[in-house]
Amino acid sequence: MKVKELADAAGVNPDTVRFYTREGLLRPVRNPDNNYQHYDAEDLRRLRFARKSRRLGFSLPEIRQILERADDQHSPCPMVRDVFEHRLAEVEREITELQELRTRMISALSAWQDMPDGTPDGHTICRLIEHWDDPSAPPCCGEQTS
Amino acid sequence: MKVKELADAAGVNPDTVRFYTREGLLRPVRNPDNNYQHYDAEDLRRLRFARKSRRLGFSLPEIRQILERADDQHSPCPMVRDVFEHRLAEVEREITELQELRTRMISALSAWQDMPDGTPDGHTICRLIEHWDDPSAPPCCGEQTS
DNA sequence: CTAAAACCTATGACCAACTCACAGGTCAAA
DNA sequence: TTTGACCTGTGAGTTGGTCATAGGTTTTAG
Ligand SMILES: [Zn+2]
Ligand SMILES: [Zn+2]
Ligand SMILES: [Zn+2]
Ligand SMILES: [Zn+2]
Repeated sequence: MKVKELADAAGVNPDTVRFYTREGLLRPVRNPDNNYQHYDAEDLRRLRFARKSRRLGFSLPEIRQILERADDQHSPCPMVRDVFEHRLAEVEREITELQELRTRMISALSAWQDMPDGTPDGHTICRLIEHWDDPSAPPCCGEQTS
Repeated sequence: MKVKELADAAGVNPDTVRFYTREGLLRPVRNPDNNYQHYDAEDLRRLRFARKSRRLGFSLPEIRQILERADDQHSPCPMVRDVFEHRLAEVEREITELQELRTRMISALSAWQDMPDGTPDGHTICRLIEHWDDPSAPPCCGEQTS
């Protein structure tokens, strides 16, 4: 298979195939006549495996490690389980962060409901933002929450 | 104020001050004697404004636009409200995506509960991943969900 | 007075996972 | 034979900083 054939077979961009090849996830054989890369069914399996792993949240270095372990006839399963649990925790942390951002945004929006638009006077840039109380920021000059 | 003084006053990295300066968010005056940048209280206000805006989800180009509008004595408020609503929608889309990823991961974890670790045999890389049914992937070779 | 510490400058690389543009070589069908 | 589709490698762009490097300046301490 040539690059585009492999890419079409896996439903990815040909540039992704070239990128994964540079990253060492695929191992084509080069045709010395025309300098083309030649991929086989094994590469298609590796590519599909890599895409499936990406959808599960694995990074490219992690996928490369898994493939290398499998190439060495060692079971990647324990590593897969371990990495995966860490990734799940990280995803949940990202979700929490984004939900906190969403909470900040919604509280800002509701506070802005009744505020009129202002014209900058050299003292203020935008009251909407400057007068917004960031719940996650430390208190500053003389402002007390109690 | 010099770079580090401004950075300390705003609680950011001095490199962030230099970066924001290159990006046009801060406008220091250069001392021709030693080539140092000199920031004033206005720059501190702009820097604090930028940081607050970042915590609200604004991008640097958006913040620059807001500052430029304010410099022109035009009210940035309508733009702020508009950009903000789009950003909120985007954040909610990102949350949904991450929650879907989390769902995929948890369903994979529970499916892996009873699966034994396997050794690669040249036909399989890692059964955990390869035999995982991606709910968001289109059906492939002969696999039927019904 | 001098030497070291702490600061300043600009430039460029780095992160993640691709995607795209470019310039030049190869191969198929018309 | 001339298109057109494909291949090659390289380098830039994405986002918001952070860090490294090399060299110049200012402050502080001895
Ligand atoms: Zn496995
Ligand atoms: Zn205050
Ligand atoms: Zn405003
Ligand atoms: Zn199948």
